[in-house]
Amino acid sequence: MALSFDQRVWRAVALIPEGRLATYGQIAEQIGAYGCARQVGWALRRLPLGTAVPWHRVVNAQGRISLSPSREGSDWMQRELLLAEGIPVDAVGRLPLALHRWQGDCGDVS
DNA sequence: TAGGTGACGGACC
DNA sequence: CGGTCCGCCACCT
Repeated sequence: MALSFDQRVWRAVALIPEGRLATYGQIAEQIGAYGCARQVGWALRRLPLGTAVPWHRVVNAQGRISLSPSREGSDWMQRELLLAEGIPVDAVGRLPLALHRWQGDCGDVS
């Protein structure tokens, strides 16, 4: 099959249940590319808006909405999408990542 | 081929 | 708790 890196990222992101959050590093680890969190961001960056991939559920490890200056108009959209899923977003763009972090299939890792 | 960059992460101050 | 620095690796020029 030889799926592209971005394709694998999109697939992993698509597995995130509604109301859950995942970090770029988590997705990277999920696809077997631990340490390549930035590459995950690129994959989402190349992701068109017309896809069914819940890219808005992916945030950085700081629990903040990270966006590229080129997409400065999408930050509000992601926030709205997260709020629609029941995830409160702080005024500074901070999210309760610890309370919504998607463990993939495990219960806890702390 | 080499260099620079980045939707990040973790450590440090 | 927040701002800053370095390191990470794939992609672009």
